[in-house]
Amino acid sequence: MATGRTHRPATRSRGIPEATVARLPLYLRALTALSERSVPTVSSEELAAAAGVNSAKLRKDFSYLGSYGTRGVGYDVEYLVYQISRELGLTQDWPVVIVGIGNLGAALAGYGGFASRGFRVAALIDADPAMTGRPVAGIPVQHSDDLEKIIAEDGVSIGVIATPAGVAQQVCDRLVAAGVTSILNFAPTVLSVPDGVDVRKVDLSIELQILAFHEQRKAGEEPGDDSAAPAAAPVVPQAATRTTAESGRKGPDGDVPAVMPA
Amino acid sequence: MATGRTHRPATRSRGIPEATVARLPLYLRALTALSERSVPTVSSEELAAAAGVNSAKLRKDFSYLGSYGTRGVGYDVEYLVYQISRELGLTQDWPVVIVGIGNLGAALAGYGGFASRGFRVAALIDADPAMTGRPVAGIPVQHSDDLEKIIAEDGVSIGVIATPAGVAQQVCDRLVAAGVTSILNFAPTVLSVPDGVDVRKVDLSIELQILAFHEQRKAGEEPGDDSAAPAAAPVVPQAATRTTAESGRKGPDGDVPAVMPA
DNA sequence: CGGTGTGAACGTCTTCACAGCA
DNA sequence: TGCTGTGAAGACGTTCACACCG
Repeated sequence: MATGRTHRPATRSRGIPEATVARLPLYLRALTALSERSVPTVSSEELAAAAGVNSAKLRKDFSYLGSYGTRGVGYDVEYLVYQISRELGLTQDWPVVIVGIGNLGAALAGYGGFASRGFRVAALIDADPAMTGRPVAGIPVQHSDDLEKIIAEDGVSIGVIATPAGVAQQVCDRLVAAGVTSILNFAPTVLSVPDGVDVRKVDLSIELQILAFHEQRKAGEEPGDDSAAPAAAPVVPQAATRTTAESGRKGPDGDVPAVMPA
Repeated sequence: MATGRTHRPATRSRGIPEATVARLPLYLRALTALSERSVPTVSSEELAAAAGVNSAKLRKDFSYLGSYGTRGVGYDVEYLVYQISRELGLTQDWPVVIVGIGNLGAALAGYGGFASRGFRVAALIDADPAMTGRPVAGIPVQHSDDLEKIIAEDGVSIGVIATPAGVAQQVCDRLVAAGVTSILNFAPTVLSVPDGVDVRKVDLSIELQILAFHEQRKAGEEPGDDSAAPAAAPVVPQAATRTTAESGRKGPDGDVPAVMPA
């Protein structure tokens, strides 16, 4: 939610579906790997497999960007890398501030995936005076009193909140007041922001809870094994791997019907 | 993305929509807060605001669980907390293993949100012999050679991968072979798993890239300001706050995938 | 009345299937 | 011939609006 839209109600022309935008980074990662191996071109089928989606979806996604492929051949890796990077705005430098340098904040500060994608950690900010000046991942921590000044001087528009939940909203308010318009929130709280500000959240405990839901369901299934799928089914050891991303779409039948607990 | 499915193609009957499942943890968190303040009941409107969604969506979501509300009154907080916890499978204990105890793994090991939701860190595993035996967040790190034994002894079914991308797939294979059927992946790689195994991924760099996309778009908008929205628009200081939450999967206004680093 | 529960309208995303171009 | 690009169909998710009940 949030995030994502809130913008113009599906502006004319340039509208790329949010679901597509969310997958572009995935394609970019797969393409970058191919580029490093000096692979010149890829088919939608190959790239889709590498990114963990199905080819129809990938082609449809790319069609929103324009016609960057060659029929009968595939896509030019380098060219696509450039086009997607540009579309995502990664051809420019994005200074980012991380607020809350606890275990998580420190881990994020040292995360290598930042720099490699055009993001630069402009500053680490923490409210604890004892942290001030101490270097974390090679960057000296600054005190939160200077938050506004730091953001203004570096022209920061993206902020990462890794503080305890209790202070997340006030940190958010200060970031927004100082000019930040995009926030990545790791604190387990719902943040309120003015229109025009994007917030994306990452909640570890939520992800685990979703896994637990499905896990619980699996347990109840074992016994009620369905009729089909005789022992002939090849239970290859390491084989039958299915890329996780998309939905399985497996057997034609209806798959296990019910399950359910009562 | 990702993640999430691979399950049954939306089984009939008792199937709770994936989008709803992704929001249940959100409702649970809001309800828990109300519970701690001893609030007896809430209306869909109030709870929705606290969870960062709209009331119609919340009521629809709850309708999939059953009719737990009282018309003209609202929902009983304690009762709902219980029902949602049960639905998510949080009334039982879920032992979890974290593989890869670097900065991120250590941060996850010390993350408080786990224990408070029925998740117990059963073991920390790392391939570096120098880490073996060293306590992280009060739990001694064990060597990866013992991975299979650890999983079997504790009956672990949920694994968290926080290793470098290069070894994520092999760690994943070992976890699966040892009996793990749900994986939370923080490594920036697409994991292949057999049918029946769930994988959810959290990729920080992807989240930032999505923010950058929208951020870039904002910059280009200023000038070409569109017709509507005359200067009359009330630019309230701290007012017009729009709740952002939600995470879950995609959806219009919604959010898209999930999260973090990687 | 007030607020839940839900059928129906609506919008978005995914999948299909094939026309069309290199 | 092979693979892209895309209209159309279908699945899924959200929002509306109101019947219904406490």
